[in-house]
Amino acid sequence: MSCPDVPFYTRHTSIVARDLVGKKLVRTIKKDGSNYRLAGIIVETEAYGHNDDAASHAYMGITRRNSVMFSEVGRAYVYFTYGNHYCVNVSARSKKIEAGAVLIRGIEPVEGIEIMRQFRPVDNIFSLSSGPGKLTQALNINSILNGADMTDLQSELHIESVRKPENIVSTPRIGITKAAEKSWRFIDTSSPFVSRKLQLKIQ
DNA sequence: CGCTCGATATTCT
DNA sequence: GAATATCGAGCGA
Repeated sequence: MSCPDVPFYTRHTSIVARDLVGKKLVRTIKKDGSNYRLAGIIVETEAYGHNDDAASHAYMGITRRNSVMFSEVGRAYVYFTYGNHYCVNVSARSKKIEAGAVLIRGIEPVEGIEIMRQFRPVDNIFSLSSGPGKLTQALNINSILNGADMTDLQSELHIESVRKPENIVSTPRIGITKAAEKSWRFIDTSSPFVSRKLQLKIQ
């Protein structure tokens, strides 16, 4: 097993976002004295940029919240939003850009599903991790993990390479008003574990 | 099914 | 004060 490395994340975030679809998001966790692996295949992502992207948290420059977007690439950027939910990103950027990240919007649960259900008790498996706020709850991701190294197999939160991407299309991003014309959302059309029922708009 | 709306922390104006 | 990279309950068709 291997992890996407620093060069993988040292590219334009729209490229990284596309290539993260099909990889595995892994959360290792200690619970009741035992170690567990919670994991899912990434099926939906969004790219965020820097000065070029008015919808990005990094658009206005560095702040305490977004500092991970300006740090080493391949790190977890976890933030709290709407007073209710966490969202998890991976920092990434091409060489001439100073900041960026890829938001993970949906995963298909494959390991530790029963533990996920303890963190997020829902009957419908399609609602367990099909959304940015849902998957952070199911994997018990919070601001403690902000800055975690996603390129390290030993990290509590990391990404593993498992298969080649397939059936990926791009669409406009969800829930933003600025820079809405950018098609920087990437989804695996063969997966039913995608939030908001596809909103395809294939061009 | 689809739409509206409340919850409610953090950041920015 | 207003806006926000969200979610789920409640309502009507």
